[in-house]
Amino acid sequence: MSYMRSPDRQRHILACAKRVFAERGFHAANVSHICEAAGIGRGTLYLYFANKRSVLEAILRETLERVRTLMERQSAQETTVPPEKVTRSSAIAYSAAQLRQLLEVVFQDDDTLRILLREAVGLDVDIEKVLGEIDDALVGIVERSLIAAQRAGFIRPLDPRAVATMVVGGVEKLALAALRSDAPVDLDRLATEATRLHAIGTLSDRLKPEPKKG
Amino acid sequence: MSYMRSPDRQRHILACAKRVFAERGFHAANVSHICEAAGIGRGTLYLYFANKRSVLEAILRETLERVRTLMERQSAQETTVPPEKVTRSSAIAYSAAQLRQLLEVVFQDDDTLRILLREAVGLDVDIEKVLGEIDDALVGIVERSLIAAQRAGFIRPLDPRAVATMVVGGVEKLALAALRSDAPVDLDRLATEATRLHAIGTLSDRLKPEPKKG
Amino acid sequence: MSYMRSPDRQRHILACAKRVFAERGFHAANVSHICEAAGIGRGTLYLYFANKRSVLEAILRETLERVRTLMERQSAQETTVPPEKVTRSSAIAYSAAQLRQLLEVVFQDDDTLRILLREAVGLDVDIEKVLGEIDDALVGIVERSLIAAQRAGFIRPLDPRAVATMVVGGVEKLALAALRSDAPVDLDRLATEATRLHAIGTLSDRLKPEPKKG
Amino acid sequence: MSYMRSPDRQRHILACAKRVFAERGFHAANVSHICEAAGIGRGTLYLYFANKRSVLEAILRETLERVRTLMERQSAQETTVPPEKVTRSSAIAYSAAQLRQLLEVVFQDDDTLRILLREAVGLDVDIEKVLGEIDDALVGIVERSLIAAQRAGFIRPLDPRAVATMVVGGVEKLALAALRSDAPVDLDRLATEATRLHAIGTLSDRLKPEPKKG
DNA sequence: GATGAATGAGGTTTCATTCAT
DNA sequence: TATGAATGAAACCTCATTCAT
Repeated sequence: MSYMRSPDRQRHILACAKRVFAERGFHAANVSHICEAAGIGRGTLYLYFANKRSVLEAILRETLERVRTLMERQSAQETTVPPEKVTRSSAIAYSAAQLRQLLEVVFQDDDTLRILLREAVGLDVDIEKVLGEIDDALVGIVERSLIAAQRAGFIRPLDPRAVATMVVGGVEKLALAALRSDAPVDLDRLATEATRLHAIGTLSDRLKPEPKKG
Repeated sequence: MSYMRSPDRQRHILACAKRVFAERGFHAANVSHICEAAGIGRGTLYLYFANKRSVLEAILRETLERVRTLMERQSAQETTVPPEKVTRSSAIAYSAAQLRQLLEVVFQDDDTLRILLREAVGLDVDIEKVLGEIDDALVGIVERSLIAAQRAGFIRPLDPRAVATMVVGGVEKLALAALRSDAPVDLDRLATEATRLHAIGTLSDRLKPEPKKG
Repeated sequence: MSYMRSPDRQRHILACAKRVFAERGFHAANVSHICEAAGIGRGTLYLYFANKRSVLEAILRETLERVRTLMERQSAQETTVPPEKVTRSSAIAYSAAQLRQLLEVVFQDDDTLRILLREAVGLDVDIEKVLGEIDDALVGIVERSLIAAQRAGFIRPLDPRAVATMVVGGVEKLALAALRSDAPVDLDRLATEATRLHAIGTLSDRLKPEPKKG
Repeated sequence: MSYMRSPDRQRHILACAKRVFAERGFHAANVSHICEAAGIGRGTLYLYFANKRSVLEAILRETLERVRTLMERQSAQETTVPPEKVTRSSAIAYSAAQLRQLLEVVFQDDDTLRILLREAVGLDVDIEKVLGEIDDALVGIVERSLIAAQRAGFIRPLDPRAVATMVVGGVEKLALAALRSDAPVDLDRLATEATRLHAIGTLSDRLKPEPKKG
């Protein structure tokens, strides 16, 4: 194998490892598998990573980085339009667009998705910690968005952390379901579907009006 | 696996294995750990289970069984009250109660929860299949309920499968978050929070009314 | 789990390992080699020993045990015969017999000898510590004997520790030399040779008498 | 090994390697450690030495060279003074001086000492052979000296090879003991102590005179 | 000449599973 | 039926050595 500059090669290994982990799962995947995929000798991997597990950790931290970057980018945005001037559907559209952005960043590809939601789960404490950080970041983005929207009067009073967690969980589950059926994940549909549900809920208008209190 | 020789002992092993798997994770847990916990010799386990993996599978199938039982029990229930006679809050209360029942069955205890959402994830194809079946059953329960409610006019038109998936996912994520923080999971609060969100959504009443079409 | 399961098997493994270590050297010897020699599976060795190194340590500790036992047995012996009644040659004979006993215990067989003086040297701190303890014990035996003889007036004033160390070292070197030439070690000759040297030294009687002081 | 390209650099590497081997032992010492200590790249070492082992061998051969040089220098000396004109103490003093010279050459420094007596022992056949040659040379020096002294009538009849071996072994053991206790080795004391023992032995004058034969 | 990135053979150890008792 | 000693496949990782730059 010809020489490659360090960061390039590291990225190359990471990319191959991601594919291998996604395809075979973390445990079924040998270091040999990864190295074969990357076209390098088995020892070479250990020049770039401390061990097999830390390869996975690097993959996860890469994702975490992406999420955190998005977080900072989105944190700036805050609206000042009064809610009375915004319709439900335009609010939903805006919100869906934001969610889509998030999904794009996290689930950049099916491999990341599969690793994040399947192969990296339940491995060990350190990995679990990174997963937790990713989750925190994801939930954090949604949470901040909810808090801002709440402050601006767009959404009703609620526990933003809990709601954000549910939103993220719901979306992930949809993604997982898609993964399971081997269908490609349609991020657009995912974002819209989820936003509609979480925005206006499921109840029909035909329900009896709430009786006045007092 | 031919016969079950002594169902009691098998159940005992299963219970101990559940605890061990939940505490240490599937891979970190040795067969020895399980057998020690169950107070049996290492060879004895293989009189009751084909191998380590099938112990986990049995645990999962037990849960699957419980969910399916609930499914059948809930499938009978169908309301005939017209939506005009039911307020949002009572609908939510009813719905929350149903969800609570579901949560109770699945997350009977923290150990099951942890295994279902963490330790059993990403292990191998067969395990993944059982997890899929459990998910299907869970989502199915919510889905049926949604379909019934839709048919009765309680909820607006929507994709019941997708919404059910998101509901389940959202709830699971909340549970996972609780798990992560080592807080005991409060099923009541979980059910109410989730139902409120998924019933009426997040948007405020103050939003501008939708302009009439045409 | 700290108790020994089958002391017989452990002894068997130890004996085989001793042969293997002596024949191939510690590093050249695989765990596989040992297990093959012992007729056991590779995993079995790990039921009896924590790792390869601790097999060697056990061999050394066995020898240490033997030396310490001899030490206690010999410590009892103390003569009360006045030196004026004992000739040099009978003192030497007695002393040689004692040394022979020592040699017998330590260099029970060529394998032990080779391991002690060659294969176990310079391996790691822990091994080195056991070797040190064996040395201490060996030197200790000779030292005590010297002290007793000194007290009884058989030997001239000297540093018993230093002399004991040299005696042991001299004997070991002779043994090593024999080992190197693949000749079987003749313990009797070794003991006599060494005792004579260390008892009466090398100088001839023909030397000029020491001039009287004063 | 073909040429030496730059003898200075080679000597530098050798000196560093000696330190590293002495400090960490042959196996614990990486090629990297040596190269770091020498301030060269890992590949460079292989321009000067065939492999790691041959670095050690070179260190040993250097010592062997020193011993052989001494050997030749001392071989010339032969006395013609009749023993009747020399007292025991002056003979001992002379002998001790000679031994001191030997010790100085071999145990030039603690590092050499440690390598010779510890780190290089039991490594492999080739190394063992060099060690054997060094030993032969050392013993040879003492042996020749003994033979000469015997011929001149200074010492009693004895097996010069065996005695020489014991002398060397005894001295080495003392050195090793000093090494083990981290005390600096006092070559003067070592030489005197050893010579006294090996010259006049341990027995007291008070012993009963040997009965006349016949 | 000098470098250090790349290599891969090889050894130790774990642990699920088997099977003689 | 119950056991736990024995097994050996399998996987990780190290590190001396090579070789492209």
